[in-house]
Amino acid sequence: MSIYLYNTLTGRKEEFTPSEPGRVRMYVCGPTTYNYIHLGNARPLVVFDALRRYLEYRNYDVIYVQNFTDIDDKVINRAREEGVPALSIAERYIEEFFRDADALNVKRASLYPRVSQHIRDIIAAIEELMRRGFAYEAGGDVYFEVEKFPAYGRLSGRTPGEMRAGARVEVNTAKRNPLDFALWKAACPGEPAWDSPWGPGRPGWHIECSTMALKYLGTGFDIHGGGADLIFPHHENEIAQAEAQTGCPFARFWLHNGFITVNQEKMSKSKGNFFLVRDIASRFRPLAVRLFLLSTHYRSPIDFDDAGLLAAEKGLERLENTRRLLNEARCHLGGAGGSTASSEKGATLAGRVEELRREFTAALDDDFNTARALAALYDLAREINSYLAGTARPDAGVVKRAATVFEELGENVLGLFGRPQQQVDDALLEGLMDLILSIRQEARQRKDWATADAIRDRLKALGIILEDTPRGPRWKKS
RNA sequence: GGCGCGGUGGCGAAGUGGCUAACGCCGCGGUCUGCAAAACCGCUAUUCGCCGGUUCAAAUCCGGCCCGCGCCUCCA
Repeated sequence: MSIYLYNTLTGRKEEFTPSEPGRVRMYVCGPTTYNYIHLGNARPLVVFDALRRYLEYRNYDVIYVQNFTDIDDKVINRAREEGVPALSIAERYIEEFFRDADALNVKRASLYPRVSQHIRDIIAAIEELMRRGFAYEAGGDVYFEVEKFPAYGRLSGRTPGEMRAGARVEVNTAKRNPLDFALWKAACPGEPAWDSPWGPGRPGWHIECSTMALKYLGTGFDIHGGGADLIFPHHENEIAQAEAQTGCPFARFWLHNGFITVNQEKMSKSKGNFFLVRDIASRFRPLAVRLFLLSTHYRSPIDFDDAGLLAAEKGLERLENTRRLLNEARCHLGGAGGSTASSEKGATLAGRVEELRREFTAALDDDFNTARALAALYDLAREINSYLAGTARPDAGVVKRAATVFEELGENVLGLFGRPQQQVDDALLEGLMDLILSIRQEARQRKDWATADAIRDRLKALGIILEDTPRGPRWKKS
């Protein structure tokens, strides 16, 4: 089965095959490092991380590059407010970025290039653009001349004419045309600056991405991703720069995730509904945030509200319970050992496991439909639960296979579980719980329900959930 | 003004010509349980914003209308 992805460049779903067999080169625009990341950053982070995981599941070698924009107006302003160097602001928020990304169970990219470390490459790119006649200097600034690049507007589906008609023309006499954009900005006093053939300054807003993408992935790489709001002008400009500079196609597939709203409104500082990942993570489990983000197709808009996050939290618990049940069943059945003769129920489950695995991948093959894939995963959970609950002696082989598939889809691909199951690494806790549970079991045998219930209630208050099962009690941290 | 997206049960969300409109959450009933929890079973949209049209057949195609939202300016 081949993978189909919607390509913004062509406006339709296309069969995806990497240009180099077995190897996918992808670039995703990363955050500007002037603050903790917000929900708008979280969506592409999670969506493209999941896509990357899926491609790996499909046996591709994925080179995943995500940049940090560590030099730009927002970083500089922040630095000025705090009276510290711009790069130390960036350093701080890059560290914090990883904290949030880890909480969301985002795998590390292959590479995180930073603008400030690629000034030379950027200058070389601009020089090449000037040599080829696509750029001009004006008072220490360098601009890209949009008119010289006829394909401008292909990605966003606008023509320069249309844009001129609607756009408010900014007052900037240095530009030959309002649509021209800065490749290099002359430094104002007190701003971080690098020497260049045009005097001290810093890179413009778009040149960093095209330069770093070309440097690490080469021309014609496979996937370029980001939020839909980057289509214009950011990605349009990246294409113009890169293709004007190299004369080769820049990226093959352009993927864009939809917007985020909060309580039906666009998230913005002025509306007072600007949420950081850690704001939400303090009220809901980060993995539930991840599940929530994957519950909607990546190209559709998604609205954050408490009800949705709560539902995701419950859904996540459901999947986690299945994972736990599976794990317990495996322990009871002992290690590797040969499987017992499979019962009819076992055979049925074994068949369903493969069927649902196929449904799961078919959904992701169809423009990465995670909502549909999740439906298959929930179906799988239900069938596994049903089998384990209704079978006195589960078939070891079937359980093992079900556990493997469940783990592959739920964790390896969707990244919903985070740390590996099983081991409670705290021997002391383990021992204390054994002690408490044996005391409680004695109480239960005496039919001293008051004591048994009190223990359960007090443990719950401490964050430990007790469940009595036919096989004895079990517990988990809440 | 230009370009674009969406309106599916109480909430969220799949489904783009034809099996009983997925899946999750919530709610209700039941099984299990000392009671719970977890789990399982059942119920919850004859109907997919509204009105027409095409078709043997439409949530799915066409036309019109209503409503909500976004981009065109830094933004994921």
